Amino acid sequence: MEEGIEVAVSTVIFALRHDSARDCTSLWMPLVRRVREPYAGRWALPGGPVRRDEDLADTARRTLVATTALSPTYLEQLYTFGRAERSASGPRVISVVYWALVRPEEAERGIEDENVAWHPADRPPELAFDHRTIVSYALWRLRTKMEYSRIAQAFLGETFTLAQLRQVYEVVLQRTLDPANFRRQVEASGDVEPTGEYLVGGRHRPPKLYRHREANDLADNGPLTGL
Amino acid sequence: MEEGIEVAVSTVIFALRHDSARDCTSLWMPLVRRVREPYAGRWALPGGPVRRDEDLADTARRTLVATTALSPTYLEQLYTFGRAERSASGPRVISVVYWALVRPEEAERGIEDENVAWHPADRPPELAFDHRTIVSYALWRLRTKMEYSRIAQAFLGETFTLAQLRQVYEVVLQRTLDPANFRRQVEASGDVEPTGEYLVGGRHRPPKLYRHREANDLADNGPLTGL
DNA sequence: GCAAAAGTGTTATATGTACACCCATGA
DNA sequence: TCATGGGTGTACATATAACACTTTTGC
Repeated sequence: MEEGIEVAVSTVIFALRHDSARDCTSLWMPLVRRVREPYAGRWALPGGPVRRDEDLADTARRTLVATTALSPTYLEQLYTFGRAERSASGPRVISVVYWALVRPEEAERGIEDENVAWHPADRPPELAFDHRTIVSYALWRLRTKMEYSRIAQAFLGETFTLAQLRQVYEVVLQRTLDPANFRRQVEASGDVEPTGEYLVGGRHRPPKLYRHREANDLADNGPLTGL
Repeated sequence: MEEGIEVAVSTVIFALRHDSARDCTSLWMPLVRRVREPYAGRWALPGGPVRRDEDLADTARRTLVATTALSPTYLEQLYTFGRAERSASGPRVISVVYWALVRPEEAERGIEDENVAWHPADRPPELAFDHRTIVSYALWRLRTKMEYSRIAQAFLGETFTLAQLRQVYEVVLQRTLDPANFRRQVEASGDVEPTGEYLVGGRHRPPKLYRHREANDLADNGPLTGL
């Protein structure tokens, strides 16, 4: 009865990447260049229409892999944008937006060409549709959620040092943290456990390696755990 | 291209109501009885399909008024449910779910008949579709958000006493709060200001009346404020 | 040995919690 | 005057933040 409404899924993907030009690590996200009108040539969030028999999160994962060849360590629904006058022309599109976190190794492997490229999350180029608002909301959610959950670990690999984990917080929250207090907080939280190994090859005293506690999830989504 | 997908909006509406049978105040929500298959006769969340030229939040407000005659003091998007095998039969439906808070006076005025009735939020009857999951998630979000925002005020009228505000917290969070500490916390937060008036007619010492601070919103939704 | 990061200890401050106590009103 | 909720004061526990200090490595 309500023909002319399309449902699509877009995903804001975050990764920590080293900016060799400025010699600092910061938040980046992959964008794809639109090849069709409206907004042809503009950068946009990766995504695509929902298939008839596909769960929304699966659409997010599929389009994410199809456009960027990335596989996320964390994926969560962000918000559904559906303003009536949202797209300048064409049929009305309702966008269910997800946000995802990927590890640095993944971020290196990902496709990158004329039509897929990484951009700074806090200073994106001109974007199609209302994607600029979406990106800043995703960034806000990432920063907010970082304070009370363990999602920072999704940016890291199997094992990591506390300095690496701390750097994730520092880069995302854009402020320095006291190493001593950070250590105590993390150790007291029980979110990580020492592997017994040490990271060798560094320039200084070898730090302990830690791993994620398998027991608990990266974030508490209440009755929606697993959805 | 993706025909056969319908978009609908449902809303979980919460209000504090006095249960005269048990002589206590608790959380209630209005439900509507389904007249059509699937799940004909079952209780369900109020809602309806999205119109072509209508924003999602407007659909929520419109269907909310149409079915229950209630006007909410707080309305926020909750989550979008779109599992492929979600409805037992018929076309695939993607539900954008909102949650709303209404004042007690509103809750008294609302429609109530054979097909629209209030139910306890924590012990709902058998519900249609996956509405049971949706309700428990909405309840979880309400309780979580209550801890770090001012939404409790959305349950109350223009002016209120601190005891009334405290009761909102106690009923929703299901635990008692120390009146002395509660007073200090609320006063320090700057979320409310005294009107200078006192509530007379009570059985005991007349308490001060307070009102909401107009300046700030009931909740901080970051870059999405106003959407 | 020196520089630098890893890791430990100590203290000040802020915040949360428990509870004793006085105040003002209706009955 | 008594019961009851309104409202204030205070002590204690815990969390946060700041920073001095020791340890262990590469060079």
